[in-house]
Amino acid sequence: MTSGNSAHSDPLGFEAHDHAGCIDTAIAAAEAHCAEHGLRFTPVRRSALEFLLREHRAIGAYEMLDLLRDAGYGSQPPVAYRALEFLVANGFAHKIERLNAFIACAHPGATHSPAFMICRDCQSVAEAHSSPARGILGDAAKATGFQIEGTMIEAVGLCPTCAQKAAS
Amino acid sequence: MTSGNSAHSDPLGFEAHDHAGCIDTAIAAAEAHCAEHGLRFTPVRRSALEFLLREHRAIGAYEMLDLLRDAGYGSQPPVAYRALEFLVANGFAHKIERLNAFIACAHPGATHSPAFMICRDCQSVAEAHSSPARGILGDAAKATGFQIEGTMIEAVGLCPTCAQKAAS
DNA sequence: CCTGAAATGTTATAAAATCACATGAGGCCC
DNA sequence: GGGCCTCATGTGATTTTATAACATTTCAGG
Ligand SMILES: [Zn+2]
Ligand SMILES: [Zn+2]
Ligand SMILES: [Zn+2]
Ligand SMILES: [Zn+2]
Repeated sequence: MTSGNSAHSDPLGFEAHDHAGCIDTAIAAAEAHCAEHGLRFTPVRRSALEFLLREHRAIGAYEMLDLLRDAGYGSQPPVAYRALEFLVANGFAHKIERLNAFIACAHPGATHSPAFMICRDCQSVAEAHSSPARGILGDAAKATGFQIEGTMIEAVGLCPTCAQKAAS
Repeated sequence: MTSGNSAHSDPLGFEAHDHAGCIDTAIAAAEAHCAEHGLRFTPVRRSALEFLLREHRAIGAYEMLDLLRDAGYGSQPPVAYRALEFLVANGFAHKIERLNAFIACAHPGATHSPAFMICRDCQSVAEAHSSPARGILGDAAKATGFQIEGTMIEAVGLCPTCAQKAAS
């Protein structure tokens, strides 16, 4: 899309991590959350979350649709959009507005308003924690009387790997 | 789009302001900036900015296209997208990712990375100032080695007017 | 004037998201 | 278990948003 896409291997926090374990952990967390809140963690929804976790990068709705179709589910856009909507609504995944894409939550369990760092070169995305009503937005909201219900904070730039590549 | 759209009259900062004067001021500022930097502030671009300033709210690309076509310019999408691209690139306008729409900059002149508060009820948008590398993002970037090139910070919620309406 | 770079206009197409409606699977009461 | 209601799924069609590709025009600089 941009230029040199060479998708390196650790998009989560731009650093190595226990990728094998984090899938099981996240799925288990989602399962528990759904059981506790009377939500239906159906096969499509589970599969969608598994794909997000396995890929470990931002996935477009239509790319997800391909994956779901290949897995034997429906083949029309709403299939993907509905599964993703469920995952986002329950905090299992996030939408990256800048990319029109979705990514599994890197900090499952905790209620949080995430902040993302998006590499414009390799498209990797890192998720940082954020406080909903802090920083510039909290101040501005307080000053004007705006009631914040949700925030989206995204930074575009170069991840450590790509920055190093660019410098050389 | 959502539900009760009653677009109140002061979307800028959720408060009254000298709307008549701010158009001329902003246009003049843009004109000066372009003259100084050797940019061509062409009729379409000027018209597009005037529309954004006059409407004083987030405008979709296709809505802008309608306005431009009615004003005698081209009638195809690239006409609007190119004008808006120019305005955004030079800081005269911003794109609200959450709305897929554009809005005139409320703080022309100053180089800044804006933060927006978007009312989910009346769609009004307020622009607050922000420092590129401060707050949660700056910390996270420093910790991971991410080089921030641009940020987008948007909050969705209720503006003071709509919050009051909802409370009653 | 000549010329090259930037801007405009148009056709066509791609990408992203939603609408509308039929069918199917579960939970619940009896 | 059978009836019933709700939510989830599947599909076709459409809308909305955005870009590609290319011909033509405009304009500053020489
Ligand atoms: Zn998260
Ligand atoms: Zn990178
Ligand atoms: Zn601004
Ligand atoms: Zn409002």
